[in-house]
Amino acid sequence: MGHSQEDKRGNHERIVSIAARQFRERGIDGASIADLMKEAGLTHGGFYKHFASRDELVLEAMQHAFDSSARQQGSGAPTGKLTFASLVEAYLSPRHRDDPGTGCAVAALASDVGRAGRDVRSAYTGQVRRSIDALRHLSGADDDPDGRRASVVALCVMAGALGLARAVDDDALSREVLESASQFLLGQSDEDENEDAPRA
Amino acid sequence: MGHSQEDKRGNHERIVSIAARQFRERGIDGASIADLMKEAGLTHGGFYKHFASRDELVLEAMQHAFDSSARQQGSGAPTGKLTFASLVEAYLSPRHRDDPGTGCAVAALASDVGRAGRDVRSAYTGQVRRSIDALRHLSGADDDPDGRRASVVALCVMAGALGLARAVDDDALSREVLESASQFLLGQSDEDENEDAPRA
DNA sequence: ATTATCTATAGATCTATAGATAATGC
DNA sequence: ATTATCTATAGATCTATAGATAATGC
Repeated sequence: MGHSQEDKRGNHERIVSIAARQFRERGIDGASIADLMKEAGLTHGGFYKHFASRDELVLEAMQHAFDSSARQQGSGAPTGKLTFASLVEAYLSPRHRDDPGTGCAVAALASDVGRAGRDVRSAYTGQVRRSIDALRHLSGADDDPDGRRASVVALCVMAGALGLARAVDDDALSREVLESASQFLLGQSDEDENEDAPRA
Repeated sequence: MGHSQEDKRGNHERIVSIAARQFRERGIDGASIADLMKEAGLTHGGFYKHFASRDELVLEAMQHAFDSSARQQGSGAPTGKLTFASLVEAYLSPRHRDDPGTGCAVAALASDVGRAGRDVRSAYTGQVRRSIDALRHLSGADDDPDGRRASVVALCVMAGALGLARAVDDDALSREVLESASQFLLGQSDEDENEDAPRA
């Protein structure tokens, strides 16, 4: 058991990081402090020396999730450059669908935030604004007068498709949702790039 | 305190109806049996003579919510005929946004269902299929080969926009989300029908 | 001496069950 | 006699706090 101030900073960061994942996976109310602390290798009693309340952790964890989304996108695609197409493809991939813990917090927490308190909703709203702006910029519609509206619609499609694909209990339907949304956003131009077996 | 079998049927139905509303408002885990029974005018102990388990209620309540959505749409718009446009306008209205308890359960429960058990996910999946079919039929795209995909996208836009509009803590942005989605789905043809004051 | 963490526990829920009570319905 | 509901409670969480323990850091 370490006790230095440096250890404390590390522990604090680890708790926030674990919370950011568990809130996305289990819902804001579904993750418990005891579980979080256990996974961080600590006991639940120590929690309140790191955070004044559970709500304070929720805010920090949400911010952490938003920041790491921005960082992921900042680092771009494997090749180094992030395009609208590469973002949409990654966002609407089965990989993202199956890993909500490290994925988009806007989609994962939408309905939880709708029932949450003032501060949480305010922080979430900021991220929605940033997401709309990022989509508009990426799609090269900064000058298009209809670009703003198209970006709002794109965010709705992306978050809606991800939510439905995660809820649905049939892999074929779930993939159809992801692919329909993807084809719509990419202008029907990506055909069957992700098929396991090329046809004919 | 009534004890007849007819009373029991009435109580059962009332519990399910209240649950259908509370699950949509508070989330599947957010509503408690004691609260439900209290609102039904009963004590919590009697719950298990109506349902074998909480999960059984969740299933019945979800089915009830799906049925009442279908009934609302079956009865159509005020004039009696339901069109794609009237459905979209009602769905993406501030009224629907502000009343999740009587609204679309597909949108309200998506993220809860993603974390739920087999039976709940299976029932939800059925309703997603029916919703896609209904949208395709209403939009008159039964014969259009791309109609299926368009209907899937429409459902994503509707559920996604509703979820984001409910989460966001700024009425202007929330309305922009609803209106952008609505204008997209209605082909930019509805201008400012819902404005409080006509311009100029 | 200070402080980061741990142990123990209070107080509030929540699901579920057992047994009592008071109606129904043969 | 049967049964729909109520009272009471067991057992499992969960948030939050108080006080003990064992390090750090002057």
